[in-house]
Amino acid sequence: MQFAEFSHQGSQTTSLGPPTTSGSSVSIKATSALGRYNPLKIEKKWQKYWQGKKLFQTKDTVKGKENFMLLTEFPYPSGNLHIGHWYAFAVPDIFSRYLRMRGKNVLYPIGFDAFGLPAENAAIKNKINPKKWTEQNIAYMTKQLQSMGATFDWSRKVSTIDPEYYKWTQWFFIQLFKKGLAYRAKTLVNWCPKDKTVLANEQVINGCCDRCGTEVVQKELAQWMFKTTDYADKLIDDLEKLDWPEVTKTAQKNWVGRSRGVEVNFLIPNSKEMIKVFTTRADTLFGATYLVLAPEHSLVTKLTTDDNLDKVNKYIQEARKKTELERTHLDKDKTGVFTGAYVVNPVNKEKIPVWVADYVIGQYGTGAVMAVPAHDERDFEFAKKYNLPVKMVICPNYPAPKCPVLEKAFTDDAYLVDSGEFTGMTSEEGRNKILEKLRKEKLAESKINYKLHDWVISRQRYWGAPIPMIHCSKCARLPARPAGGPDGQGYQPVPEKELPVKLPDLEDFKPTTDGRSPLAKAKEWLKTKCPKCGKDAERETDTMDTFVDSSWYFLRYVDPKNKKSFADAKKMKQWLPVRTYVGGAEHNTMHLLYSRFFTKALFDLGLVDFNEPFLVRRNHGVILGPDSQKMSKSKGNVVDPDDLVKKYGADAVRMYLAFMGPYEQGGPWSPGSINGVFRFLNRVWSLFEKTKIADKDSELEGVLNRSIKKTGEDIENLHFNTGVSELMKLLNKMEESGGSKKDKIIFLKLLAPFAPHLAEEIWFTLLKQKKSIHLENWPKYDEKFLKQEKIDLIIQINGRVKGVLKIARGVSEEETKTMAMSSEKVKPHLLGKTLKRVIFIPDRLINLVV
RNA sequence: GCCCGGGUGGUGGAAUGGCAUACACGAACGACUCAAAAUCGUUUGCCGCAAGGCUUGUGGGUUCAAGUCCCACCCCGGGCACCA
Repeated sequence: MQFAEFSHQGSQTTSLGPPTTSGSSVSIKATSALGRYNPLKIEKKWQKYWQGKKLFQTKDTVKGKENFMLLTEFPYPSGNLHIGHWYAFAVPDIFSRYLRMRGKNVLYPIGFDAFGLPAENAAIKNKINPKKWTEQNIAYMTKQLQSMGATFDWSRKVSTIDPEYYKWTQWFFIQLFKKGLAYRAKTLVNWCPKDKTVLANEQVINGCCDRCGTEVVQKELAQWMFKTTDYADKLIDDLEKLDWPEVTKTAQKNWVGRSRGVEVNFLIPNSKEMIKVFTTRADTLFGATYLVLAPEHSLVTKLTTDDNLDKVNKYIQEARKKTELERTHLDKDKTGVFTGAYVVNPVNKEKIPVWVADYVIGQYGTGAVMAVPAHDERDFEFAKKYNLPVKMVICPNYPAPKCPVLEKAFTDDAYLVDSGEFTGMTSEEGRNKILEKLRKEKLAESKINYKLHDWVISRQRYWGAPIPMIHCSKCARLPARPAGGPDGQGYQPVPEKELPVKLPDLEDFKPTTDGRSPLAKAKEWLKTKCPKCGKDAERETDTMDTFVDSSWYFLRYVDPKNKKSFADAKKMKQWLPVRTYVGGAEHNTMHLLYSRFFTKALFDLGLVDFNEPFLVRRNHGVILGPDSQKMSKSKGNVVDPDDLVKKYGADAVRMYLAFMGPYEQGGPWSPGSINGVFRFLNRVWSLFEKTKIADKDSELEGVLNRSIKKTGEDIENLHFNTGVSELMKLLNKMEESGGSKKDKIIFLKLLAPFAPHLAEEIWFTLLKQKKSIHLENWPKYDEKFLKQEKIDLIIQINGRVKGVLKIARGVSEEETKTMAMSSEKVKPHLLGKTLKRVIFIPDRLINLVV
């Protein structure tokens, strides 16, 4: 390869400061091949060039190259890119470019998650149609995204509002419906009174709407749901094979909330009925002194004695009025009422009273619990308040039990006491034996419970993919099939050849007050024929939760224009599952759980051949405002990336974001600190521009080889901050020594993923290259040179540092010891002492113990 | 309450059990300039004139050697939470 000689001109009047917008008086004289570093000019130029050459359009296969999909969470088209988008997309782009240089066929896709409430609310506020509003935003944000200079493959862009996209969202719904995995049922659901729609459990944060913060209320409504609970076990167990952050895994485990225990039957005297309770502590059964029903429990009214009926009814009504927030978060002070009824404790046949209290959750387990005040904090509190007996049956010491008077519940496992034939057993043993005995009497069965609920996907809002179902009132009158069955309650799927069910254009798309979706206002659209009986029928008017759209978008990137299928099977095999997925931790229990469920369901339907969508997951942090607060317009602490790009250029912005701290951590934006990176880029520029270099031998081989290794490893581990600092160190060294031509070329290649435009400019303009630096291979390092570096070997006396030896690697212990002991700094410390021990760590230190 | 992270200079942060404070930011001083900006150079953990001593949230421990490992505690961030 031939390189142009580096030119150098003596006097420079060029300012390397940020180009000011206020028409500075500095005279600029371009005096070299490069001229002044003007990021704006060169960045636009190279972005155009890359686009024109289709440099980042990814082929399905390239001979000899391994496919690698690097996925980031596609953005919601809110209208403007904020600095967080740059963090989410521009920083992983460093990894994308690095992977290319390492010979991978990289797909770094982009798209828009464009349906959803915020768009609709913004459209209402701005009195504009959501479609128009969203499309404008997509167009604008596309331009902004392109200014990053990222390696997105725009030819594979996906948008969830494209009918060709949501056709498949609907198609998937129908496949799930046919399998019984999508069903309609009347249950207690979360209702946001402000957004006037139902929300999934995952979208309720501390009892409030995830979108608008309004307190959520419980309503009993018929809704479409996905049977996520069918996959509860797999959603936990399969986490094991994934390389995901521990936080995400535990969040998902907690969310699914698997708990193994026993379901115990408490018989009602003189009745065929019984009350089932779930417990994980069957060992405490002898200590059950009362039983509690949730207010929603079906047996409450039946059991309540006449003289208690008024009181109980009043209590239930009060409980109903409470919001989820009040009941589960604020109202920890427990209340309840006695029903007048008794049940029989199966282990000792004792009659215990039945209470109703809203600290018991109707939706979990059986909606009833046995109360063991001595060994459960909640029961203890309740028993104290209502003067119910506390009976201690687990004791920390046995034999010779000296059970203390309880001031609070004793909840640990220990030894059973006062428990009949089970007395003296450990908790573990007691649980097993008691279950064994009760099982024989058909009074108990082992049972696993989950906190996970089925995913409510119906939304009573306009801006979403219509649920592709048809309701026929005639067919509904036919004998009902079991709930959740394929065509229960008179609903038929839209015939697949009629997909997509297009979202109708509506003048008035605002949410209604009666809880029905605004789609009901599209009178013509609503009318259709029943696919089963052919009579007049109506379309379903609910739309799907946007999280359905985003549960499968990564599949579409593989084959975005396919009209016959959501994606071609062969192409899926080439690209999926996703190798690395980078995104925000806020999706731990939403998007990531939904996508996993969706993938597992598609796997069971035989539509994909993998049951986990994302092999490696990495979370990134959040960029806060300079005041360490979450950025928001109202706080006035928003950092605008466009302004920064104008001032410093895209290279500086992306590189600073990479440098500012550990990527998984994020942190506050520090307005001044970007100067450091900007200065660094200017110094790189100067190094190439100003210094004249003979093609001399490198003096930097040790440092250089270490940098190749370290920078590469740092990028692979997403430790971008230390990667940048390594390049800064290398530049410092090169400025000292000048560096050979070869060194500089290597340096430029290491820099290329971080500052792609600047690297490209120098590569073409100064080094007169004809092909993009981004098509180059990542430099190789040579272990041999790593060993050549001189090292500082530390001399310690009794573990305290006393001196340093500057020596080559690989010096023997004997030699080092001799050198150390004869060192002027060390000698005085050894006077009159005997050497007891020598600890020698090769190439690191020698510690003389005296 | 339970489960994860984390606590290191004025600031962001670095450190396979082996020189704590790399790399930056900021600051001070100097050079260039009539001047300023930019740039370049020097200094910059704390105490001390110095020799030297002290220092990774606190207190113990293991080790020749601890920011790193163990025990107890304090504080901050996040997740779950009346889930029986």
